[in-house]
Amino acid sequence: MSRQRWRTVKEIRIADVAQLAGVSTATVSRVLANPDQVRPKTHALVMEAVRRSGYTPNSTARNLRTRRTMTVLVVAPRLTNPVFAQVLRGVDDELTQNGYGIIVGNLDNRTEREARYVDLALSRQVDGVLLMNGRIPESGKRSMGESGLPMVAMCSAIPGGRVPNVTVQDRAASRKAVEYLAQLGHRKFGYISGVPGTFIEMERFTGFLEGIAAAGFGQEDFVRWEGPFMFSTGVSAAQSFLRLRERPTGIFAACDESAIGFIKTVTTAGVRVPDDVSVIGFDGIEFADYIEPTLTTFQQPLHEIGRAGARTLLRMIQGKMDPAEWDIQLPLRLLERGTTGPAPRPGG
Amino acid sequence: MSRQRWRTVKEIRIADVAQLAGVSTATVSRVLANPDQVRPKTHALVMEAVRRSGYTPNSTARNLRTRRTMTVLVVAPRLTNPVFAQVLRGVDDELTQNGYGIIVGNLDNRTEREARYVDLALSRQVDGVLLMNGRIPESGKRSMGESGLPMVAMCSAIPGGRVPNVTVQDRAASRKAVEYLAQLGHRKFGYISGVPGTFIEMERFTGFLEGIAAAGFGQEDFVRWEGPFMFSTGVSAAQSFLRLRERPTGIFAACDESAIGFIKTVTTAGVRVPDDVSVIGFDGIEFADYIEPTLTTFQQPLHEIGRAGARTLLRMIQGKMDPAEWDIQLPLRLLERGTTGPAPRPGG
DNA sequence: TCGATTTTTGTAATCGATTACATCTTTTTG
DNA sequence: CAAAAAGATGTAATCGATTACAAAAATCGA
Repeated sequence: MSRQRWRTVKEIRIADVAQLAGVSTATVSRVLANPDQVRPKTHALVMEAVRRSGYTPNSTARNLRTRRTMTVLVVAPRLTNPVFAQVLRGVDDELTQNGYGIIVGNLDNRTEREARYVDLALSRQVDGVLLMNGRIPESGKRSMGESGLPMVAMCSAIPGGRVPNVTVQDRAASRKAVEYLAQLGHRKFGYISGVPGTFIEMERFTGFLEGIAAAGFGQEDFVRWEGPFMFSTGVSAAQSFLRLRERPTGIFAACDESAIGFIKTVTTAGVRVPDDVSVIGFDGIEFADYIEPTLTTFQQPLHEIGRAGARTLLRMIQGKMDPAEWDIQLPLRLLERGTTGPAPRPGG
Repeated sequence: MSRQRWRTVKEIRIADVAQLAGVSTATVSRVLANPDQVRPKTHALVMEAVRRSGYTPNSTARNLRTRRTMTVLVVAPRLTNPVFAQVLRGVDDELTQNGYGIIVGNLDNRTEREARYVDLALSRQVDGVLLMNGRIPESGKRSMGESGLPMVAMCSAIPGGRVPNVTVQDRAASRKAVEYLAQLGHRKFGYISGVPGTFIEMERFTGFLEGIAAAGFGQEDFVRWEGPFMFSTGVSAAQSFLRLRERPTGIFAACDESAIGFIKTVTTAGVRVPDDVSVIGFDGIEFADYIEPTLTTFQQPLHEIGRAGARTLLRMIQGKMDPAEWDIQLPLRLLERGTTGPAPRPGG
């Protein structure tokens, strides 16, 4: 069994089909790519030969000649985060429908892993790149920015107008989150961030600050905990929270995973949600529906973000980008559910 | 801005590098692929030219000539299921380290979506296929089985010896699950299945039945609910559960998502876990750590499954498959946690 | 130093499609 | 019905690498 040859089935080439149909390879190629350039009779003849032989064009050869690969690289910060998995689904739907294949690049939250995908994408001549990591990937050798490749950012915008961005109204929603908590009577707040320095984090934090100001509060009225979009960030935020003498009662987490990690940790420590502390998340991942109580959060149209990003990229690839659609911002929906409630009576 | 040409950067070809270094293209190629076949002095010369020009080989051309694409197709039943996302991480780690790219195929639980990936994979000349969907994909045109392409199944085995399988001890664990519940005093059981007919489901159900028998029970002592590995399967199982006059007290779900969906639904209806009903899951996804109480479940080495599957596939591709490693079964670990407890007193 | 041997390099064929251009057929038009 | 126009098909160049084979250069031994 070892040292066995696997690719045993003989490949059928376009020349074989041509011979079978009694035409030239050019005609076969035309039948498959431009059916209207060929006589119906010939068309039928060739199609029959294709069917009989079970011919599938070798895209490797086609790619070389046409200088297109019908392949797109999708870079995700972390595939096990359901946000990105969900966006990827939308991307996949749109792209496979149009005959494109997807190469996934999973960074696992480590920026240094970008490099391998830059080289991969450039050497494989992908037709375009979808970025969910909030920056244009770099490798020591070559920058993806200089390559002239069509790129679109999703979820986390890349500011500077270099690429179209498909995002949600991060700032407005974050602001609304604080206002919502303030309306419920909360007077001291907590903010669980994303990765400091990323644009998406700046947007959400700015919105949070706006909300704080709009509700008449200031710098001294909130605590901020930092970390990437992961459960563990919520866990460490909660550990810090539990050590505080004067604990915030209204928490806004910039992602659902953090919110859930926070809730689990404080609940285990005997703090009740929402009686003692209210938590509001961001994302609307499916799992948020299954914790008890159900998470109050902003629902992103994740699947639609993926589709919109893919569609935008396809337009860029086809060279017919509509400038009016350079940036797309999709709406969010606040799901008012179980983890938020009236602020506890002070000293209650 | 519209109708703009994107690929503006001139591509550097091997001929350019050759000219720059004053050697032939053959030499450049050799420097990059077989450095020991070339004089150190020439090597340095060429490397300098490569560096100066920023040359990256065009893999499209290379693929055509070498008849390898260094690309693997990974078929997942549903990417938003963290089980598969996690396995994919392991696959990605192993493959990108070896210079392979990954094309993902997401079935979203719909078998008919297989077809597009069969065609995609065959026309793109992928070097191998990793299957997590428990069957060899088919399209009307051509079967992936007849292609002679190296394939490896992960998670859900494909019986019949056609492909190597990388799995866990599904049957033994399922059996142990029932025995564990029986030990806790449970006398009436529930089983939440996977997709009926799949091998993985048969394994887990067989194990469940073995456990039932081993504990001295029979057909009349359990209820079975069917559905794919999703939250919603657990939800509908719970709805059915709630309608029963005589409810089981020991539930085994063949996947964590179902378990979590079940728990959430019965909890909302006022049934207490684990006081009224014990639930034990299967998978050990990260979410399971964050529900309250923490889910009792079998932890799969998901990342390792991915790595092992990828390594096996690489060996097949290289034609040095060790028959002893045809099937790999990795161990599971029972995490005894919060959702299981002693059976409630009858009529309590 | 000279011929034999080994190592290094170059030339040109090759992978399998697409497509510009040429040629041959068919259709249209006056 | 002939000439012109339009349409269908074929021939061969092309994409950019790898690699078999040939040729050249370097090394070795006597």
